[in-house]
Amino acid sequence: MKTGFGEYIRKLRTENRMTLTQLAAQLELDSANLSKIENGKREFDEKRLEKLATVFSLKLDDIKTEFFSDLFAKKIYENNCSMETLMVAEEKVNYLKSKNVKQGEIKFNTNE
Amino acid sequence: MKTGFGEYIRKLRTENRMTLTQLAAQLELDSANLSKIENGKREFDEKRLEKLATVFSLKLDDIKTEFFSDLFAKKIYENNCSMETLMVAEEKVNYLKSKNVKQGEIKFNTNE
DNA sequence: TTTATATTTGTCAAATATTGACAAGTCTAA
DNA sequence: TTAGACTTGTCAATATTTGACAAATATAAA
Repeated sequence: MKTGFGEYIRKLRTENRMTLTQLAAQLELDSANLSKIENGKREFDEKRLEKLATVFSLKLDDIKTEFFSDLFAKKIYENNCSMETLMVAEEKVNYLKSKNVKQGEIKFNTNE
Repeated sequence: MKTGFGEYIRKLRTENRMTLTQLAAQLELDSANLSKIENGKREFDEKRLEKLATVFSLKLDDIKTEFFSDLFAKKIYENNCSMETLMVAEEKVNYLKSKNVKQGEIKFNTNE
């Protein structure tokens, strides 16, 4: 298994036989910086997730899953959080979804 | 249910009958800024989690769970991530734990 | 009402963090 | 060697966060 979004990108890139320079160009960043990203020395910018999906013809959803799960895992590991944190997070997401409008739906102003 | 670390702090504060000024002093911040935090207009600084635990005699672990679960839930909600993200994150944490040293343990240099 | 205290909001400069860019280095394969 | 791929260090430009203060608005007691 691989954690680390950098490793994920590197895998995609090498599988597709691209150089750092080639991929960096498509992502509109410096190849030196892409190198750092792949080696975990810089963060990949959230704003480029779409471009990444496009370059490799992947579903944005899958890339987001990879990206954010990584982010969360790292935080939990670094801060020595209990695994419960993830369960509680799940509850909270469900709460947010029920409380607020789901995309496209009309919001009735239900009490609070 | 409440998401929002701000609401959580406010609950603690009011239950303990403290004013913004009193709590802010203990947390070493401006009461105006604490107000913003409680109202979700600023983020609570991770570095103050310990102080918060101390003030209310709570277990730091519980506060961290609250804090990070909130953070994750918000990100997932805002970015419309799939719920799978949390499952994947869990796997990754387990991977990180097995791969790296758990606190205090000796690390054997197992393969890769 | 007036007064005192609590809370909220706006703003801004200082402190921090992130990013883009470039130079110079290593590594590898021909 | 040379060329291309990759890595590393640095630094200014940008962006974000923070601390601080003033001013506005509650809230509640006298």
